[in-house]
Amino acid sequence: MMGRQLKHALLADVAKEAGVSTASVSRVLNRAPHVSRQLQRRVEAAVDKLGYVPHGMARALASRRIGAIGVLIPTLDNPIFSIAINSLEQRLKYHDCRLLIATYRYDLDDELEALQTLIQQGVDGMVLIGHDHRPEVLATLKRRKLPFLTSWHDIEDANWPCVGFDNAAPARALAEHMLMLGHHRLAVVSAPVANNDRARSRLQGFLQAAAQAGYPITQDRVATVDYGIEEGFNAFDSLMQHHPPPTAILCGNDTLAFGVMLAAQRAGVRIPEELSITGFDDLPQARFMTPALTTVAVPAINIGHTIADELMARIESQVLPNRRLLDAPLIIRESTGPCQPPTA
Amino acid sequence: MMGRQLKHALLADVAKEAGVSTASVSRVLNRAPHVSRQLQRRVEAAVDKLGYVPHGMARALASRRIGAIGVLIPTLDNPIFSIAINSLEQRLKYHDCRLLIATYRYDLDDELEALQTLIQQGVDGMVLIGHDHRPEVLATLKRRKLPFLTSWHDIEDANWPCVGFDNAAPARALAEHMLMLGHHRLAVVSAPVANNDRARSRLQGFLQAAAQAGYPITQDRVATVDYGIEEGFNAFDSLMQHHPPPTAILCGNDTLAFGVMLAAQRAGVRIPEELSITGFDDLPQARFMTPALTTVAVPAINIGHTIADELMARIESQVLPNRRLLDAPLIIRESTGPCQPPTA
DNA sequence: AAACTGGATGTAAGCGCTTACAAAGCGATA
DNA sequence: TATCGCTTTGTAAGCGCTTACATCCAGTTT
Repeated sequence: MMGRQLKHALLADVAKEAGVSTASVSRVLNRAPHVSRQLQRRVEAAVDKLGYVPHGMARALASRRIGAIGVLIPTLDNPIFSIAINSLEQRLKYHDCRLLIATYRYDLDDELEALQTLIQQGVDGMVLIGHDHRPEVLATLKRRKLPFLTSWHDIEDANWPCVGFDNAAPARALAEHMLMLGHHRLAVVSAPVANNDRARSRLQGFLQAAAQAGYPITQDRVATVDYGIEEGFNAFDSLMQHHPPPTAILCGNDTLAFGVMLAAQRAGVRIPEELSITGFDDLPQARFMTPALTTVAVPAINIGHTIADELMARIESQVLPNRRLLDAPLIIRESTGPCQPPTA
Repeated sequence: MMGRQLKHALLADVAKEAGVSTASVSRVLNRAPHVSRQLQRRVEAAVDKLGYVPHGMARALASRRIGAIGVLIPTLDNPIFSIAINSLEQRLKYHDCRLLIATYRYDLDDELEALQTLIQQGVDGMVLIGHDHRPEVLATLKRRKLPFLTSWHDIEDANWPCVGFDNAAPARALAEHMLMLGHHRLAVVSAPVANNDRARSRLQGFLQAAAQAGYPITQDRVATVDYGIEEGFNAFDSLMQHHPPPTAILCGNDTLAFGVMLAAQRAGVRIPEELSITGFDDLPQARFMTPALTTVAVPAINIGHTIADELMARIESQVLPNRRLLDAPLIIRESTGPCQPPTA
């Protein structure tokens, strides 16, 4: 009767099986240079025979890299983030690297705490969203000399390397497009801007363009609501109560825009004849709405992909430009049209 | 001139600072029993003074638990999964546990590979979706004696402990509801059923109910398409080509239903007068569509929460029932109505 | 007073790898 | 042939914790 192999094979077992030293096994496993074909073959045979799987933690402790990066995301509820994460994860796999995700629901103190936790886990690098953070975040990152990258913004700041995109410019373009179509009574549905530079940039883009054109958007025409389709839905009502009502509503993101659009449909308001609506993100369904949503295509997939590559490069101490901007083009669709004041 | 503290404080430094042994420090840190108030205070003071942060990896290696569980998800693209993950992560935080996520895009070989990777990372437990897996998955889990949980299905199988819900019954109920409203020409848009027991159960629920009522759904009235709003959008066209066209379309999930619904709107087909549509998931926007979508409320948030609690309990070797079923109630809304054959 | 508790603390042996350094092998050079 | 320079392999010292076991020291018990 054979004794079953109760414990898993260790690196030392492989070494014994192959008749070589543990260092050699380790070298083969880590594709170190100066390894003879013969050694490699013997070790690989032993690994196969014993079904050896390296112990990630021990490897991490000894080599002081864990093979995983941490990501701090406001929330996974927002599909645009899930899409980026998905893309990031796919690409990291290619770099043989894992992902540790933590969310902080836009609470910067939570973010700091989550960062500590991830660092304690030993992540090799970090990805953060936006430019608004507690100062301790930067201090911690610097102290640990941890490679990191921020995203979703375009702020040039030597302290905060970034792979992002401009939020303000497309927002401005969106508003200008409305203005050009003859809309002079603009309203905005914005996400809360505290602790959220992206929302702030977008809002300012809207406000700036309108003011510049001589049709400033007054404070009472800006609805600030939390993220969610329901929130957008409700914002529609409060915004349309004004007399005269806005002829165009600029939304801080697609989900809010969906809410506004669905509320408009529910209220029997025709889009874009009576009301133009714009979003920001270009979620997959934006182009399938009736009417299709005019929005800004946030390059979520490209961001995930690029972050993976750039962060891995930084972890390997390569020097890269401090900032990398991706394109976030305007997507003009059917939810916006010429201003047609009601025949009255 | 003071020497700057270049390296981070280690547990040994804390011990020295507090004038106690490393074991005592470790005990205080891990809230072990038999620790005097005095010792605790001295150690905590030293920890604060040195700004000591434990090294997660070393701790993991020595104690052979990492403080993180792994989750294998088909894709994060699907909001219903993001919602569950989000909820899971929130609740795990409460248990002082982290999350490692890997996706496999419904490729079961990828799933197995991702599992190996997560195990190698040393996860303390695993969460899998569904009941369809490579046999090696179970073998690996068993061999490592790794606590795990499956979800999103309701299959009673001693090998696969599960926190899930019944897919077939609500699907059957949905179809029966259609039948009851007088619909006899049913069509289905289903996700691919290979390697996906959930999609299979839902499809069979639809088929079974229809057949039982004497109005079987023929093969050509079942469109099998990948996940995505665009896929649903396109499925509408192919399904409506039939003569006579279906009066109700049952969709395997909400996203497909949204696609179908938006395509119908685009085609000028009135819902539910000319066509009833059902979904499955109850995504946040389902109730805001016009018309609001009839669907099944998948308890994603509750699942995330419950999985966190049950898996932590299993990791602590508590004995729990093998299966835990959550409610997935029918949500009848406006997208379904009595069959009104065109006046012809 | 001796023997016996049991709680509080210390000692030191790992956990399973990586890697600096040492050593060995081997052809080329002088 | 002795020396040098390379590549290939081995030895063993950690990485920073946890924890089994030993020890010490009251407070009881007989």
